[in-house]
Amino acid sequence: MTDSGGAREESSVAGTSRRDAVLESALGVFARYGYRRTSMEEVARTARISRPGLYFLFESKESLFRAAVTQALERDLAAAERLLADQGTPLRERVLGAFDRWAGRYVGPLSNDVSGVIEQNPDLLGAIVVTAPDRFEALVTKAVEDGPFPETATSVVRTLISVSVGLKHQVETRQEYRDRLAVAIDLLVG
Amino acid sequence: MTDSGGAREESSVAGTSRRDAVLESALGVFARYGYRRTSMEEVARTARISRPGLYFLFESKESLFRAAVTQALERDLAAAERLLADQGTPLRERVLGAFDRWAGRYVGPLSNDVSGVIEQNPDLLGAIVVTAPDRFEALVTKAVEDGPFPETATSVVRTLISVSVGLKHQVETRQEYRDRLAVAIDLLVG
DNA sequence: ACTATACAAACTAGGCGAAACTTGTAAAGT
DNA sequence: ACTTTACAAGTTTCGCCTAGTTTGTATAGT
Repeated sequence: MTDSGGAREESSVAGTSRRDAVLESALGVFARYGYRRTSMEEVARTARISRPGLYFLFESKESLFRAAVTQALERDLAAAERLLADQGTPLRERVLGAFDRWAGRYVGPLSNDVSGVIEQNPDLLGAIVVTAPDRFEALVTKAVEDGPFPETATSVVRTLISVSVGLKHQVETRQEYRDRLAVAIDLLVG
Repeated sequence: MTDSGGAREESSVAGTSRRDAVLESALGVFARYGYRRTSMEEVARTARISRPGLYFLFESKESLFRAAVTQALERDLAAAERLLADQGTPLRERVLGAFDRWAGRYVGPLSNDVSGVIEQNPDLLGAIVVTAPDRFEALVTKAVEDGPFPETATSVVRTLISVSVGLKHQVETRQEYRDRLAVAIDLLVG
């Protein structure tokens, strides 16, 4: 458990480090092939880095996976928060945008493998995967409470989340997901 | 394709034949162990019939499975229809009852295997599994159209079906499924 | 309208060793 | 702050085989 938690700063642009770039491409590979079937070799090749170099950045395959998932979750959560906060657009559209961003990535092809790893390592990677959906729910609920029916916000958002989960199993394309979720939002968010 | 389609009548009580009883217990076994891992031997034993006798009733394992699934679907559809037609109880409760009956069986442990067989034999067993959900949707939509907002009935029911699918993946118990679906129905069905 | 017994053909499971691949680390280099 | 090359230990995959199970049918019986 060394993984680097200390201060590391130099090279590249302000907020985005080399590390972050590797994390991003690694997530793409994990999402495409699943955790078990992606090798560090493949991740390294995709990130245009050597495999030992990858081990220099991340202690192990597991810690790399954990970091990649965590980063994606945090980023999508932040994006959802930003979309929801924009008072310029109507509530319905803000909520739709937040779900689209959140579910598009989090419930995507990645989720199968995330849940697979969770089942086998309940302790590892566990915290973020449980808390992130809760945080998303809280965010959306807060936004809906500023709408016309604050008292039903909790139920409405819970129901919308169920719709979102269901749609992921029913539809083929992201566009269809958006369209049908928009209908549900129109019905549920006054 | 012999399977018996002609006129067969005698023994046992009016509507329920020996065949039906075998079908019912066969469904239980299939639901418990999945299609591949249940043997005709096991089905025969559970139905208290000899294995050759089972082959006398059903041409093959596949046709038995198809018949069992079809029977269950038709029965649950009929039950949903009956529940929805009862003008004595409020619309909300009728809709909840219909979903509970429908999703409880159809989306239950059986569904994994049904979809598995569908994937491998798209033609066989295909028709009923596609049409039955459509028929269920039509049934509920018709009932909701008699409610206060007939013009949104189609969207409302589609959304409720998504909620139902989502809940199946979110909740652990049938009771929790009922409770949360009831909340959604209250929000969506005026 | 079945039961009991039996059988061929097909499929499935389990074992097992060899080959291939993967992880994680080391060492030397730039 | 990495790269290249190299390597041990572990895991996965593969091919092949054998043994066991399962399907579907037949035959004789009640």
